[in-house]
Amino acid sequence: MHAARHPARHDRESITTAALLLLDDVGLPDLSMRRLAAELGVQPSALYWHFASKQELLAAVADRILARIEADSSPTDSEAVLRVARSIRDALFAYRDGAEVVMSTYALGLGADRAHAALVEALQPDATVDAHARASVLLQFVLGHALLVQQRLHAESHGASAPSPDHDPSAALESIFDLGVRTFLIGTRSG
Amino acid sequence: MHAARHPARHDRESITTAALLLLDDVGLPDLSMRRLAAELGVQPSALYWHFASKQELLAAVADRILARIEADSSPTDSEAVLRVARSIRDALFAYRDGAEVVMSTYALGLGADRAHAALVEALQPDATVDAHARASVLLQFVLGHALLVQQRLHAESHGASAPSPDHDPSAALESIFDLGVRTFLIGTRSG
DNA sequence: ACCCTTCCTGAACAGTGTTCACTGAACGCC
DNA sequence: GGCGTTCAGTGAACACTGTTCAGGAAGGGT
Repeated sequence: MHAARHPARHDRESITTAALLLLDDVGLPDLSMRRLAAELGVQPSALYWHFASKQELLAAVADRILARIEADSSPTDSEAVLRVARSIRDALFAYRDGAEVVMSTYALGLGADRAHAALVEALQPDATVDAHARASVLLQFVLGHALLVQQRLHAESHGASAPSPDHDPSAALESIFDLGVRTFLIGTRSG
Repeated sequence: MHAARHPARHDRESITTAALLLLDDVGLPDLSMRRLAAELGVQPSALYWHFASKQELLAAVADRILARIEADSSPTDSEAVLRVARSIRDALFAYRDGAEVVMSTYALGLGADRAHAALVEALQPDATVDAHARASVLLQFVLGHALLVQQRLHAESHGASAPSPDHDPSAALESIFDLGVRTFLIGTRSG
């Protein structure tokens, strides 16, 4: 079960992969350098040869999470934006606390640019002049939505939270997302 | 400068106030129970008589941050939604790391319901049937926007970050927000 | 005088990110 | 064959973190 003993020899890629797996197992709050090092059969300080800080490691993890967003293959029809937006959201949902990890390293740029660029491309037909700004708006909605939904899932599994008396009944979360993207699209086309 | 020595006697309100001030001074990462206790001239463990955990304290702080959103006084004209949305955003911006604090305690309900309710009311004229869902969408956008903007500010002040080569040039952030809300409104009215 | 509630002390526990002197293994080079 | 340099990791320490818990000191009520 435990990783190999002596012939460790890790690099940034393998460590990032292990971090991603551990993240999915235990969640962001329990993803510590010590735990990750133990999983790799290595002392915690060894990680600092490859990454200058935990933040830098998390940035690499965030980049890997966002690598899932597929460059939209289909021609840019009227549903292209919705497809891209869903693709970004699904990437964030693919790993536990994925949205939070991406959010926490967003300010440093990195993989979020890929998401932004994909949205800009899909928006070209509808928004000719300000596709850039509109992509930012959409990205902010997608990230906010994903973060809040994922957080509520985490809270509910951990007991504590009331079953959201007046909020969206959990099964309709998908439609909330679509409603947001579609409303934005209609507004863009009518603007 | 330091708080009073012996006649301490604190309650939830005064502690929350001190936490809010300290948050504004040092930011969320440096807002520790020990530091807050020192500011109050008290042992760290004393705080745990009033609050069961740091999370619970932060929830009270988040509630206080959101208390700034004013119940919309004006009659619900066509700009009511924009006013309410701005009011929420301004509340999040009023304190350092305000958006992050609110986000981290959002899943537990609390003050976010006030924001949601304010949006529902302002949306009534435009969205008669699904004002609830649409308010959720708007709230997710506002929170996502505020969190990302505030985080970038923090990152830029702390050096590190590239000056956002292709993103919104920082002065246009206000207009990005308005663009998002307005586009959503147009889409709602044309739906 | 007693009890009881309220508020706080002081010490400890387990865990965190990070640093730093030192140690090997593997490689090219003379 | 011996040498030095670079890569990768050890082990111990530092300065924190949130949280718990036994105990103590006030103050009011009866």
